[in-house]
This record gives sequence, C-alpha cells and structure tokens, in this order.
Amino acid sequence: MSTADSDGAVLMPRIDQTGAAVGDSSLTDVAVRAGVSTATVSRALRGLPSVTEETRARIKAVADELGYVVSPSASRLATGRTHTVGVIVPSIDRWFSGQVIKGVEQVLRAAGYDLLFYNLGDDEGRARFFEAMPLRRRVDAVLVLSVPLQDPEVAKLRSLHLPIGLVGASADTFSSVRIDDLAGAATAVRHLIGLGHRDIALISGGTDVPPHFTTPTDRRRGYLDALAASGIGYDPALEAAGDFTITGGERAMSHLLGRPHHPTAVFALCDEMAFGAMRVLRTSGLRIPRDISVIGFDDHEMSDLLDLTTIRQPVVEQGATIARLLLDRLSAEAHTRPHQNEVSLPTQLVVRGSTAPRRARRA
Amino acid sequence: MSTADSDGAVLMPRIDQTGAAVGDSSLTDVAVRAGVSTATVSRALRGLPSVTEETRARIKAVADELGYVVSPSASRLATGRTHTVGVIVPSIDRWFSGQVIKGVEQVLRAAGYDLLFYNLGDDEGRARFFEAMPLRRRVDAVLVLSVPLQDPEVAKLRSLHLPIGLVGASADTFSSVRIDDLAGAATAVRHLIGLGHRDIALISGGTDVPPHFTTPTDRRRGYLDALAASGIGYDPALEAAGDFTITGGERAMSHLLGRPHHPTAVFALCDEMAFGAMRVLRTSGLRIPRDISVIGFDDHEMSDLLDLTTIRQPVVEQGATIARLLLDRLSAEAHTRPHQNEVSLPTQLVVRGSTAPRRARRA
DNA sequence: ATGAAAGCGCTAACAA
DNA sequence: TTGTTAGCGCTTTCAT
Repeated sequence: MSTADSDGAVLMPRIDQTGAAVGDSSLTDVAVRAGVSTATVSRALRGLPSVTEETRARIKAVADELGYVVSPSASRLATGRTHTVGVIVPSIDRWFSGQVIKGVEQVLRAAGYDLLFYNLGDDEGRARFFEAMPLRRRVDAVLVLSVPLQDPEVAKLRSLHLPIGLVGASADTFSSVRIDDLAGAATAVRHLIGLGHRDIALISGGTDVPPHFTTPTDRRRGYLDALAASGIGYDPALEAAGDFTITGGERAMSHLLGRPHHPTAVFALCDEMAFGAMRVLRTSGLRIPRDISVIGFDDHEMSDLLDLTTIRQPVVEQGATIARLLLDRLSAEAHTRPHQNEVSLPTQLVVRGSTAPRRARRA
Repeated sequence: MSTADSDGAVLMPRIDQTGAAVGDSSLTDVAVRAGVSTATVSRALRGLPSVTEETRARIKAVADELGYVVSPSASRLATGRTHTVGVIVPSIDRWFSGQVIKGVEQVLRAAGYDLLFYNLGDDEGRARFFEAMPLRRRVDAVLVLSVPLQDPEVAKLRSLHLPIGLVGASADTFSSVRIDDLAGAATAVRHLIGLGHRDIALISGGTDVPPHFTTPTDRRRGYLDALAASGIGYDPALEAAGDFTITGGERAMSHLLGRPHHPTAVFALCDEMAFGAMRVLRTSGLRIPRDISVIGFDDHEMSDLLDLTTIRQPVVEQGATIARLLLDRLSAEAHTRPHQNEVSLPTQLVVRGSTAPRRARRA
C-alpha cells in the first residue's frame, strides 16, 4: 500500500500513454477536495450569487491549489455558447488588417472572448471559406474586416444566424463600423483646392466594384463633389485606376504623366497608392510639393516617414468599436433593449510636406 | 395535431427562445435518418476504414441533406484534442507579425487546425498573459512568434506540457525556426566593405537583451566579425542604439551625426531603423548613396519603395515552417520517429540604390 | 444555499 | 462491418 489513499492519484498530474500530462484536475476533483458537489463548485467559480462567501472562498482556495482551469469544451457543450468570435480578414499581412485586429483583440479579450482567426487569402481561399463555412458551431459571432462581400457571401453569413459585424462595409442587418469616406475625400480635395489647385488628378480603385464595399466609390464621389462645389469640371483624363496597391499607384501615376493634361496635384484614394505615385514622380524628376502636390487617404504608418499629407482614419478604434457592437448583441440584456447597429467614425486632415500652394505654370 | 410526426421537429431547424436557430442537426439526427447507429455515422464521416463505401455514401448524403456539421466542442470533449493551435504574437500590428501569421495560417488551416490568437501588447498585457496562461485546455500546441522570452516565461510555457514552437528564438526543447542572423549581418557588412567603406556605423538594438532573443546580439556579432575579418577595428563611437523602431533609428542616426568620427556607410540591424536613419540623413542634407551608404536587414515591404539595400529574410516561410514542425509533433507517427526541431532558413543580399562605392573624403 | 441527476454531442472500447 | 454503451467535464433544472 502506498501512503496515498485510493484517491491520491487525483492530486497528481495524470499522465496518459503518450507521456503528455492530460487535462489537469476537473471540477469533480475540486468538489471532492472541498467536500461539496460539482454544482456548487461550478456556481462558486462562475461567481453566481447563490453561494455563501465562505464556501466560495474555500472552493477557490482548493481550485487554486489544484491549478484547476475550466474545460472550455465541456462548458461549451453544456451551454451551447463558445465565447469565441470568428474574425475574417482578406489578408492578414496588410497594415490595415493588423491595426483593426489589434482593436478587436483588445476589446474581445477583455470581455473573456477568444478570437478564431480566418485569413481568406486569394480568391480560391475565399471561395473555399464561403463554401465550407468553417465557423458553424465554433463561434458565437462573426467579424468581417473590410472584405468586399458579394451577395451570395452575405447570404451565407446570414444563414449562420449569428450576430455579424462588418468593418468598412455595410450590408443586411449586420452591425457595421466605418468612416465617412465621402466627407474625408471631399476634405482632401478641398485642401488642394484651397491651395489654389484646379488640375487635380485622381488615382482611384479598380474597375470591379462589389456592391457592399463602398469605400472606393464613396471616396471617388467625395472627389467629384468637392470639384463640383468649386465649379471645377471633372476631366476623365485626370483619373487613373491603381487598385489600392503601391504598384498600382505607380502604374496609375505613369499613365497620368503620359497624358497631355498635366495635374498640379494628385489625390490618391489610399496612402499606398500615393506612395507609388510619389516614387514615380520623383524618378520622373518632379519635386514634391514644389512641382506637384500629393495627398493620400488612411494615414498609413509609413505616411509620417514619407511626409505625406493625408486623411487620417481611426483604424484600431474601428476594430474596437465593431467588437463592442458585437458584444452588445451577445449580452443577455441586448435581447430586450435596442442596440446601435451602424457607427461612423470621423476622419481628420493631416497636413504634412507633400502638399503646397500651386505655383504659376511654367511655359 | 400537426402533420409532422412526433420526431418531425428533428428535421426542421430548431428555434430557441431567442429566435436564433440553434445547433442545427446532430449526429443522432443523421443516424436516425440513415438507419444506422451514431457510431457508424461518426466513423463514416471521419473517413475511418471500417465502413462500407455504400453505407458511407448514404450517410454522407443524409448529412449533406440535413446540413450536418460536427460539434467541435463535443468531439473535443470526447477526444481531448482541440485541433487548435495557440498563436502568440508580441504585437499584431507589425509587418513581421502579419507575414509570419500568414505562413502559419496557410499550413495550419490546410491541416484542419484552428488558430487561437493572442496579441500580447504592452508589458502589462504580457504579464497578464503569462500569469493566467489562458491557453490551458484550449489548444494542442503553442506558437510563439518573435517574443523575447524571459526564463520564467519559458518555464510557464513548458508547464503546459504541449508542443511549443518558436520563431526568431530558441529555448528549451521547443521547436524553432530562425535565420542565420550572424551570417546575414556579416554579408551586409562585407557588401559595404566590398564597396570600399571602412568607416561603417552600426545602428544596433536596445540595451536590454533577453537571453532567448538572440537576434540583436547575433546581428551585431556579424558586424563585428566582418569588420575583424577585414582588419577593420571596431570604434564604439560608430555604434548607436535604435531599439528596432523607425523613431529609434532616427535618434540613433542623429547621435552618430553629432559625433566627430563620421561614417561613410551605415548598417542598421533592421529596415525600420534604416528608414528612420535615411530620413535624418536626407533632412541633414546628406545624399544617399552619394554621401553615405545605408543598408538594412529584413527586406520590409517598404524597402523596395524606399530603394533600400538590405538582407532579405523569408518571413512567411518561417511561419509556414514552424507550423509544419508543430504539426509533425502533433501527428501520431511522430511519437515513434524522431523529428527535426531546429530549422535555420537562409538570407539573401538584395542590392538596391542605397549603397554605392565610397567616394574620396572631402576636406 | 446546496445536492442529485440528467443531459450537451460526440468518440472509443467492447461486443456481436 | 456495425451496434451498444460508457464516458469526456461541464451546466442546469429540480429537489431539499
């Protein structure tokens, strides 16, 4: 006979056949050790009211002693709630995604939620995702970060019957957070107009415009509106598409320089395209802002370094906000009171060295 | 009496009191409908061998018809395996993190694993994490991405008794993937020496050097080794710390310019510090590479745009590789055969426009 | 305030 | 090859 009683093994880390330590101690272990029922331990540890402070303290002490941690699988199975939010991003390796996720993570983590993470990647990966819908039964809610959703994809998401949150888009009855793209873009263009520019080029998005991703169209409309408000006519020759990437911005700027009507200023619908444009301008021997002004949109982390005037949008905060909206819908009380579903956050003009007053034309 | 028999509800989406559709259909539903036992359904759907192709087909048909999806919570509880990997990053909103996660995600997702995501954030968040160890019971393995681990943190991780993977560090018996920082740095410095430079400044890391995060020290040693190999003495006045950030790089470069011994070339231990240095050089009226050459390390996504010569490290691939090592340890066969635990990936010199031959000193 | 017991939906022996 | 059955570790009525 060993010195331990027959239940002694409960107190030691149990080892399975692979040699790895398994699941530590269970609720039952704690209950036995504390001389109460498993129900009471469960209640005590979850902070439910119907437990004496004294027993709760005792149970907590035992739990700590045994290093007890609740098994998420078991409580998920019992309650049907996963305390997990699925987060879908188009591509994790982009500045915007990282920023938004940061905000999402902070809020969700603080509320005790886990993040289940899906990177869509290329078109194929995206198709696979919406085909398999791997979030079913694993999450309580879904967050979709600036993915231009197609109608069938919206339908798929809705069929999950879960709270859905969108950043940078709005659709259906989903919660959404975005910025006022139109106003921001108009502000950018007005800044240029205020500096005396009238020949203002636009580096816009691509040609394919998914219905629920209005960022490119809204920003473009802001450009048009600002021009119109100042009585400046729109010249199609001053617009080129750059598909929201650095290299796209380079291509677009090259096109613009190849045309007869030369602008004195350029508005790129995002900073990355502005970066590409700036590079082309420099290698073309044009000086910024002396020969041409450049303004972007986003306030990318590199914009300060590159001295790019831009429209700042609060990115981390958009993540935090959509997370809060979702938590709101998930909380019990939410079923009774109405909750806010669409939030728009303000943008802000950040003037740096890439914009300056228009100079008199040479020749 | 409704037209459905007493079991009819099983075939309809069940609605709970909140109005949301709940858990769809269960294994039992499928079993009943297919006229087999739940065990057979389970086997069939998991592709186990001991099922007739005929019954498997029938079961699959029924499952599809009912839109059946396995409940992860239930199977986790039954098997003890979560099919989830915890991924810990110091800060998600950095270029390096996003790249590595991309690689990790691709591999893990393809193997049917979920990613549970933890962003450590500031020191406080980090302390909280290692205190609470929220991964216990929720993951089968843990990936730590370029977090400079302290000894107590290593101990905490080990106490999980799970496979642990590290990127950019190595410790304990953990699997790890990294690059040859020393060789890469030496290559960078040799490139400068080959261009005729002998007064080569170093923008190094911070002062606090965690024991398991050897990147800064290794790269610095590469610098020293390369100098020594060419018979060039080390001058402490040519070294300044920039803590691996853009602003740190700016500070370091300013310091260097304030000293009597002026370099003709600068090696920054990472591209971001090089970015900061380049900016300070430009605003100081120095031209790159005419007056001074700059070389970085990493091949950050912006380095191409900024025309920075650098040492490229394969970042996405490091993520993919560590994920594979971990999957290896998780697979059943892994218990029998030995597996590789430490992988080192090669770096590559990428020559761009920021480095050029040394010119004769003026004055 | 606490306990007993019935699940939650699956998997894995063990039988047949 | 297929079925029976006993859990996995919790939560939650319903009693007490």
